[in-house]
Amino acid sequence: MRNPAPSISQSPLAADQSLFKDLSTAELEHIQALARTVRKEAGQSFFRQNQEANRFYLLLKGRVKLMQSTAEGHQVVARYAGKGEIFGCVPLFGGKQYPAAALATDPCEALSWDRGAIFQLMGQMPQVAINALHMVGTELADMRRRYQQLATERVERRVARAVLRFVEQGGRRVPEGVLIPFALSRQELGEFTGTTLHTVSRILSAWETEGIVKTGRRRIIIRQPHRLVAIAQDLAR
Amino acid sequence: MRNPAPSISQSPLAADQSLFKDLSTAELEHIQALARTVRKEAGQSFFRQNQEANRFYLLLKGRVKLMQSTAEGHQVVARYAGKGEIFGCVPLFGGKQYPAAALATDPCEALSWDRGAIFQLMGQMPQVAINALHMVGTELADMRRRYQQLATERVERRVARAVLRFVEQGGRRVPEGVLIPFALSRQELGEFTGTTLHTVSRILSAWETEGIVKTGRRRIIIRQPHRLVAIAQDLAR
DNA sequence: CGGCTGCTTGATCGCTCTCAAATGGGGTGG
DNA sequence: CCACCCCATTTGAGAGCGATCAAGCAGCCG
Repeated sequence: MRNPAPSISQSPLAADQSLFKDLSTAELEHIQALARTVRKEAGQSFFRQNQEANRFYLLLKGRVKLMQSTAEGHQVVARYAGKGEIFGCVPLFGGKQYPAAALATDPCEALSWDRGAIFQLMGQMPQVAINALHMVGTELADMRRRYQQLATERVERRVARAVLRFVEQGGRRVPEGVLIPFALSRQELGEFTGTTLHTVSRILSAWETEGIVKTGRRRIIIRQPHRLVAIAQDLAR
Repeated sequence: MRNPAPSISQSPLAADQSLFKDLSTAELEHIQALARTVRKEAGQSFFRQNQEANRFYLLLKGRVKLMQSTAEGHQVVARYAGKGEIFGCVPLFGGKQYPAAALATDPCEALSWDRGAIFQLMGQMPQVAINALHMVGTELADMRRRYQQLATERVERRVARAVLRFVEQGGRRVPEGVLIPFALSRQELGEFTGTTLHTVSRILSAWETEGIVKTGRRRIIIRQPHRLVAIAQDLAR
């Protein structure tokens, strides 16, 4: 991937179907000109929780974990962002600090704009603001659903839902079943579903003895997806 | 409140400090012209869950409960909206159906626009889209915080937080302390905090015997707010 | 005054957290 | 290539929070 993209047709923005879709080539060029490219290795952070929020990001490659910590030290994964998704944009409008830390879980590449550029872009191209509204709205709907599930469902069901979600976000067919193609520890799965790594471990062990999954160190292969779906719908057991 | 507002200065929009702030009088007139006024009595609904989403609302008066139901019949309060807040706007961008029902808990008055009007307004006045982004973003941040609290905190603490939130949203000083000025049943408090009415009832009873609150039928008066704050911060007990 | 709706309270059960310790895989440095 | 160490994971034991089930009580409205 070229760093100073020589022409817009080779620009990562040309293929973007999220924040900058439905824009003209000229507009994309303008947007591109204001952007800065950022790369992070796995484990590095784009920003930390409570840090002054003055940039936002569009992820081109990799995977980012948005993580909130409580004063007591509990960690919760607010969201995993993938290619084409934006993050860090909420606090730019009113908020002052990032409400979560953004950690690269894989090698990542992102485009980034500062606060001034955002307002300029959205002021000139309302479609950008509307696209952003769509993305933030989708995220809000998702968060509400997760809240509801956390409030009303058992852990096993929530973990099943989470695993299926990760499968949909990029499960890869392998001989033994479907592999989740990124490192995912019990700890992280617990932080995402609102439980502890111990409980996740017990659940995965149980599924493994039933032949539903096959697990390794930070690795999960789903052998019988239909049974996971049944658990997610509370039909099993 | 006049029904066919004769001049913009008397229009409810003139005082709006949320979605339509920082707009000119001419712009407000245009917006007003596209609006429809909607009134609901307590208990009536603006829309139901899963209903086709084609309008969104700006609440001028009253209070609206956004409620999600699961297939199993569990109810969760996604949010309470007050004066100046918008609701029903998220599914207009991509979603098809309302993810929650909007129920008036008091007599309500709202302005409403249809999908076409929204896109027209936001296309012509980017500031509207930016304001909407701010509001949806704030709601998202709030939802994340609630998710985190639900995942990591005990019920009593969450209930204390919820009561304090309602106090901030319009607590009224009365001789005995601070009154929450709208009907709020144990059931609703449970649906908001992710627990059952039974547990809420036990908690309020315990607080009452300690002299922290005084409760009645769908009514709560806080006598010692500082002790509630202590519980919310997990300092008590 | 009767009935409805919301609230209280008891008893019990079980899911899930917590604390504790052992096990194992994988990468690294010698 | 091997040994070691670190980190992820497993597993056990126990406690307890809060849900569930089950009555009974009390405002409030018609």
